[in-house]
Amino acid sequence: MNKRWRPQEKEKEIYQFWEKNGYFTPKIDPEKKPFTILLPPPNANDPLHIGHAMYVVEDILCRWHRMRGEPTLFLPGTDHAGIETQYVFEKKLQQKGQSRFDFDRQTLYQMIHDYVEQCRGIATDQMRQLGFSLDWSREKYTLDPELLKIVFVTFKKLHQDGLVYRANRIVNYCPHCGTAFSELEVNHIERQDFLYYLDYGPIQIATTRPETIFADVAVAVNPKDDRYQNLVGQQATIPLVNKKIPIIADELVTIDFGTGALKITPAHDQTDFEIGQKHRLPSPSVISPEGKMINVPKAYQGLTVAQAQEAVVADLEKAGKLVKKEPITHSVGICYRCKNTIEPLLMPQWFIKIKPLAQKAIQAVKTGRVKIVPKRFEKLYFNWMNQIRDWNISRQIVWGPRIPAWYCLECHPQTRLEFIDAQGHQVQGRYQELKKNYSFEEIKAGLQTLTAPTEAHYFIEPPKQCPRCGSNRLLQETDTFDTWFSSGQWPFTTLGYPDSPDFRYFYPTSVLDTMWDILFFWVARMIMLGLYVTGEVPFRVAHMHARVVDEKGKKMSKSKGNVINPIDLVEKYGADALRMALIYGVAPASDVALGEKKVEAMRNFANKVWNAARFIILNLKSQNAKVKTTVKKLKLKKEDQEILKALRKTVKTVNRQLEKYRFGQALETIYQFFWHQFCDQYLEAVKGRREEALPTLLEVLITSLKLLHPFAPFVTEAIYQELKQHLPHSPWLEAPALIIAPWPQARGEQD
RNA sequence: GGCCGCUUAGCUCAGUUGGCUAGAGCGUCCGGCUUACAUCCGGGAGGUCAGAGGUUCGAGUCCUCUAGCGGCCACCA
Repeated sequence: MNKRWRPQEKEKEIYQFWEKNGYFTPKIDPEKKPFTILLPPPNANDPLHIGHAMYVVEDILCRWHRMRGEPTLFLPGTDHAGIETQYVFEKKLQQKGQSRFDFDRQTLYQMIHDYVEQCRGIATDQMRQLGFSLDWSREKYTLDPELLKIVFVTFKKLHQDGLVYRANRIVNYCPHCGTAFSELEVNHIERQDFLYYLDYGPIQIATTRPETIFADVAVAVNPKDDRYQNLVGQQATIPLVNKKIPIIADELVTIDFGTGALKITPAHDQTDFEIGQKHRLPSPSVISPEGKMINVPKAYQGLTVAQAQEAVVADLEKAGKLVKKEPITHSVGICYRCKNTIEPLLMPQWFIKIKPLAQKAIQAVKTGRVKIVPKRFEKLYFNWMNQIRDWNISRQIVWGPRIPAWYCLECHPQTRLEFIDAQGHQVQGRYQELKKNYSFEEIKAGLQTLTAPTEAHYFIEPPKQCPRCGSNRLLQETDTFDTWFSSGQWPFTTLGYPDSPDFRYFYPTSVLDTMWDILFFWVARMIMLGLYVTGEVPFRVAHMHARVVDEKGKKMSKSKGNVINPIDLVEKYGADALRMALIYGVAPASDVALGEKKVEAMRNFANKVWNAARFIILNLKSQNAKVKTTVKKLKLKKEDQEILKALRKTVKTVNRQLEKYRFGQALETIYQFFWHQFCDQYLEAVKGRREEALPTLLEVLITSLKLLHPFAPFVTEAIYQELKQHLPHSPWLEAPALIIAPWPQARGEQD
């Protein structure tokens, strides 16, 4: 044995030993209750970042349960990560001076596909390096055909149940990313802007968005506002264009904000849209999805929103309609991905009526069918679920499963199309015009996007020809599913819903572990969709692990330059060291301050364990001892009894802490016992009577190895195998490998 | 505006049915290359557990308030 534990030399070999022997692949045994964890799929195109190293929590749970004899499935997979991946890919295009608009969607999809395939193996190799006991024989990918099939079935079911609809709604549109988002993907920042007071004839309004005045359809005041009672029913005038619009009353208007009069712009503001609906007002748009002004006086046509604002304000001032402007700090939505301002736009999108699903998902947590650990996150969950809004599941990107809906172009000639023609030029327009110059086949081959009229009929199964008009000129929706729509079904798609043996045996899964930042994005959606599709919760426990921050407690980010690459740490200190550093002394769902010093300390602990084992093994050799008995049958000295008692106490404590998901304390317990009680005290005390103490030394060592194995699988397995060489038939070493050795149970020790 | 979390040794943090003479790692000081390990061993210094009040035989741990920090949610134009 080496004087030091050398992870670099042994870890890979040990991992292969486990994998080769099939220890990661559970045997379905109807007599036994399984333990199942699905790996939250990392993005297929990215190498792992330090946050992914927190998968160690799941690996600890799996290794622990596996050693308890439960058929344990830890299922790996990766996510196509729609917007994230396309965003990264578009940046690469940009570097080459290209953009997504240069390609038809098929070509673009293929390019992204190829790019992802190049990267796909990286993350999985890294997970091996970290020692995760994943069953690679079952590895999944969100774009696997058999998974997609289930996703589409879910969509059909939602459709049949009337829970899917396509409608013109205000959506959070990012002009830069070129897609709408759900409200979860919008971040809000405080921003300094101006509040402009404008003269609308008989009334003044205040707005931060003077560039949208051309889309105003009314001015609203609060019905309780005494100042304006007499004006309701009369007309206001939009300056610059002198358009008359009604003055209406609505209680959504805040009396003491601005002038108490709100211009109503239904196409560019959520509240305005609601008020507009209520009062049956029209909703003209003046901003295009590209963020340019449309349907406005010539002077502003084609300007960006920011340019238009400047121009409109200047013109208002000239016209004497700008009463005053004052600074205002307000919150603005920005794209979580590219940080550009989100533009609320009115456009047809696909939505899921989420309330019915949410109700059941709330009940599932209330009744404890799903437990959220730590419990305080349940409140967060309820808060969000109780005010949940319909889920926009359509994204105007190509990288993802296309929504399975087909439109007949002949029935809906107003359908807007963008495509690359045979000469490679981008063409856009309505089908009724385009069909004069282009064949359907040419359009279909070069298709980029399609926007059918809001009320267009669609077919969920692609018909060969339109049942209404007989045409075969049908095109599939070009919107793709929100990534979370497919990953929200991860628990049952990966297991092969509805009738695979895996699904029947391993579903519902035991624990879902993740960070709290995707509680709404992912955890809640999985509970809703899991219950909706399978009628059963997707997991019994949702455990929130800690967030990794730097050694000063600051969030890691590329811009701060404080990111740590987990693989660098593994290569330098060993996987066990990193794993323990992420766990040791960390409170549930708090922050882990990870610095190299901590990893080093844990590396030292792994080495300590190695050396304690080495000491015992050297004694085994030098004494040429035949240690065949167990401690039970021996006469023990007081110090032996004490260390064994302390060992039993440790076993008991560790078990209790693991059951309560207190991994940080469990590891600390083992660490303190092993290093300071066992090594510093007992082992030193016993140096005068080594042979006599051997049974006790072995008992404590091997039990400790078992306790420590989930946390530090490599060094413990390495030692276990060393021991087996020297004690081939020992009753202590009952298993061929530590990974499947029986877990130590507490035996009624009271203290 | 609502909700949540944090404030414990120089630094980063543990401390969950209230019983601790308050712990760890790192750092620091003193002394040790003792044949398991210097990635080590032995010893030491270092805390009015943010502040105030309350409950209790007993509070870092429960309650109230205050201050500072961080986060999440929210349609105030």
